[in-house]
Amino acid sequence: MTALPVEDAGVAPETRGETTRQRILDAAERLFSEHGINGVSLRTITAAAGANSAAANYHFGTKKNLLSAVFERHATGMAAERETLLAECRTAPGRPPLLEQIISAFLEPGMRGRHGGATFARLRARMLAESSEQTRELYAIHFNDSSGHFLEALGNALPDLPAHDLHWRFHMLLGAMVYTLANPGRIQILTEDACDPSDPDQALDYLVPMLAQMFCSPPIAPTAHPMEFLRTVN
Amino acid sequence: MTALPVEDAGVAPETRGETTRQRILDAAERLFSEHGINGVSLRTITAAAGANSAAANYHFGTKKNLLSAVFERHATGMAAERETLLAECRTAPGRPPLLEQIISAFLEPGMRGRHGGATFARLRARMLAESSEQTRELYAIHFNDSSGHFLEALGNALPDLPAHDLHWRFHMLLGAMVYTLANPGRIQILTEDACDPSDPDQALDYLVPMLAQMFCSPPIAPTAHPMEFLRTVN
DNA sequence: GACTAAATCAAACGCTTGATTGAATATCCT
DNA sequence: AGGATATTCAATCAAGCGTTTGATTTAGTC
Repeated sequence: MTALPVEDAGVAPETRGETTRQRILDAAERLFSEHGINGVSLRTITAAAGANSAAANYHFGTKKNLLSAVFERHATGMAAERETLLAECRTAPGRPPLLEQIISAFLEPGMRGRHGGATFARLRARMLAESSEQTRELYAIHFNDSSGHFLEALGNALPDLPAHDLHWRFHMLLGAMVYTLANPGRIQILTEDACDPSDPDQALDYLVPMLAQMFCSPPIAPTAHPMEFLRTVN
Repeated sequence: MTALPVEDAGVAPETRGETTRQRILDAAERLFSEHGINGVSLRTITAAAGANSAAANYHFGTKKNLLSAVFERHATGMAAERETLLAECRTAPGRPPLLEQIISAFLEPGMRGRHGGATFARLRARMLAESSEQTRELYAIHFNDSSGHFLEALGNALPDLPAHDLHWRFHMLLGAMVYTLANPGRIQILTEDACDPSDPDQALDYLVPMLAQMFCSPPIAPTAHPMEFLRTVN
């Protein structure tokens, strides 16, 4: 009698003592981000969480609901922090140039440790690529408003930049961010040097000023590519 | 007698008359790019190709081999065209600025109609995001050399740019390309205007000069973020 | 301590998966 | 034409899938 509890043998050490629901969320987040959503079974997830195979269905109903829960757990806080930082840009235009401040407010909450860190970041990138009905919906619900506000703020900061340029450059910002989150490693495979996109600090230190410079560049003149020679006549 | 052939009722019209092997490749390419590799079964593929369920295994052995075949079908020609265009940059530095010419030589073969077009482009982006052992290997085999040569050419064109900047900017180029290929639509959801990354001509017309400007930007000074205030003393 | 609700469990459900088989058919070669 | 080869076919395999079930244990309340 008075035997010691079994001390959760076999379960990942960082998730000891949590409730089963939380351990499942943690395991799902990690495994989804590593192998994709279709690449992981509920059985694998519950096993990694040290729970019974039926636990995931009991707590979340379906696999889709589990993904929604994993996503919402960090997305709401992340979007909220983005808005907070953006509001700070407006009320207190600080020392760093406004443009960098806005870009940093957009990138930082999703790249540094809070809100799921690198794991959740990779999951977001994977979801963007998989682009199923559900993932598109989740993105729309949690991030569309926030992104719209940033687009607006960038437009106000660059009143002389045509909307076409603004949108394309924001598209490139998203691309740089997503590719950095999704693919820590490819540039290193190609270069084998100190450039390390998987280090959030280094990534932000480079991306923020570089993207700010990009936004500041003069507008791109539309090139009448298809009938170039005809244009020279006029 | 002399009955007309059954005219392949039910099979996608663009793939009539092809050999079963080719029809399977076509269907696999399309479905993989639409639903991801884990999101499509061999049965779905063979059904879409109007073939027997065992046909895919007969012609390609395993699902992995099928993906390899789908990938190789366009990747080799695409890498080859990249190299050809890069060689032209070196031997015949034409009217357009060298930098734009190099960037265009890298982007164009993968974005315009040849080499699989938008379908294969989306598949590549999806594979980069899924980033399994196999997809990383396929990328390495077919694209590492080519990308290395472009990195070298860009470095030669920008002798004063530190390697760190060169690598980060190439990383951003890859991000812009992949995001454009993977996600035709997200920027339109946010903006609802004429900016259309799914149109290859428009995408190239904007990305090439914008990326060239980015590469031309002055180096990004490393910011000693963590101990910023100490720096001001010296 | 008895009743209740929440949580966990082993077992099974029906279905789909990638892959294999051996017989039937189509195609090619001389 | 005839024999070898390549391809297609229906049927089947074991394994894994998401999900459900009903009993069992745990925790909370009066």
